[in-house]
Amino acid sequence: MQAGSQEPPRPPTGPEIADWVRQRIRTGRFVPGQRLVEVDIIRQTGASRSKVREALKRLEGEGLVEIEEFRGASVRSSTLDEVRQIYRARMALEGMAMHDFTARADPAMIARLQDLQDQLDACVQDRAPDRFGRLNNEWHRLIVEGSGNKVIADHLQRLNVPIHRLLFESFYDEERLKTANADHRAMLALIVAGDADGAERAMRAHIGDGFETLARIESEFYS
Amino acid sequence: MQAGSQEPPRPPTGPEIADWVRQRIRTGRFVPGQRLVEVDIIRQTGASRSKVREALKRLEGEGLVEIEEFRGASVRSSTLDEVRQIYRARMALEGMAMHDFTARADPAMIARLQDLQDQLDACVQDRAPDRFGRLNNEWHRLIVEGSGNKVIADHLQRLNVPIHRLLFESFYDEERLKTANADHRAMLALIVAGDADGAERAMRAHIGDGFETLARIESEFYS
DNA sequence: ATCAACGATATTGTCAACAATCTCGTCAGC
DNA sequence: GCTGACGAGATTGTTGACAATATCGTTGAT
Repeated sequence: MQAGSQEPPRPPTGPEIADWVRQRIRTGRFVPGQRLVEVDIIRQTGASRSKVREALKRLEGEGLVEIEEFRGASVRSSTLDEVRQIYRARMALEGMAMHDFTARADPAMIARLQDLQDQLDACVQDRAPDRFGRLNNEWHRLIVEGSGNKVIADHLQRLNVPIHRLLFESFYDEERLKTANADHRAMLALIVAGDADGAERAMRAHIGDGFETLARIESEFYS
Repeated sequence: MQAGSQEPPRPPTGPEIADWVRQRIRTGRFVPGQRLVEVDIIRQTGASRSKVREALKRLEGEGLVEIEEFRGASVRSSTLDEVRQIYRARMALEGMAMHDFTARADPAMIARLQDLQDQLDACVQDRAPDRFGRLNNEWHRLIVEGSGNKVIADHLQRLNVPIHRLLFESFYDEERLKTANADHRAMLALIVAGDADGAERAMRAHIGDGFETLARIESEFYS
């Protein structure tokens, strides 16, 4: 047997713990307001306390958790207005990413996008909102990564964490599912045509509509 | 004598140390590549090691410093291409901020902007690029804060730190100084006219031009 | 003179013990 | 029953000692 197939339980590093927590916040395993007790995280990850504390501080810097003196960390909750602000920032940054993507897109990228688009179409046919949500995320990521702007990609990733759950929510509305997919198709056409400004406008409108739908669906959850 | 007039030398907190370092990076007191030795910062700030380490980790999360294992923290240096990406992100976010500002601006805000504009004009007359740079920063901050979007304001603040010095550099070119001021005047007119889309376009062009000038001036500093 | 090996010193990484504060159940008094 | 004081336990904050690694001058061989 190859040495190393039996993973030695190396204690996780600070950033790894941050990822661990981040993912649980994204997926709703940790909900807004929930307290994050150091000992619990230590037990579940096998990390040392220093590392856990480091990770929590890091997440505080990202605005994901709140730390009160002697009261510890808890998952920060967003108001509807803050979600709106996040969407506004997404419109700006993803719009710009789309602009640059369109200006740079080569046939290989477009082919990947086309492939993804076919799968998205299939999801609409099959009424598979969950799968659509995952592929939709991949679609957006492809645009952002393909824009060649790592700074924008990084800031967008941070913006997306607190609203990760919401990014799936709206696709359970079938009307929205169809509209969103039509948006994607239209954007693909604009990319192929090399219309960077048009593609940017379309992306901004697409994200703006996403928020409108969301605000209708979720308004009851916020004060 | 009032108690407290003699400040008790309370040891600085983590975020305060981060600010301290951040400012020195901004103002060029710490230059890219320079190593940040924990003991030195302890001596200069009076903080404990834990706090200093916390602050450095925080700054690493912001992308301002680089931490290598057992080698410590050093000020991260940006390539010209990364500066370009930052400017691209600024165009997107400040453009959006300008859009929202124009849509929300009330007479009081416009009056403050007008006042700032007069001072900027005076700087152009007096050929005071340094003062112009400071007021220019204030002008941009007024727009961003006035947009009512704290998320965008926060991300812009982070984007600006690594390029803080550069934000002043281009105004020593007199041609650029005049152009930038004319841009400001034109934007003010668009704000007053309530043309949000036009103001946004103007802001993006303004920032884009700023980078062009910069790239010409500074290209020698980058590989 | 050049270079590699070595070792003293400097610097960072980790951990565990202790201190400070909060939380929450309990109970006396009304 | 209600309220507020009290205290044990839980949780977080801080510090200092020690381990691991890097840095840099020295030395000796070629």
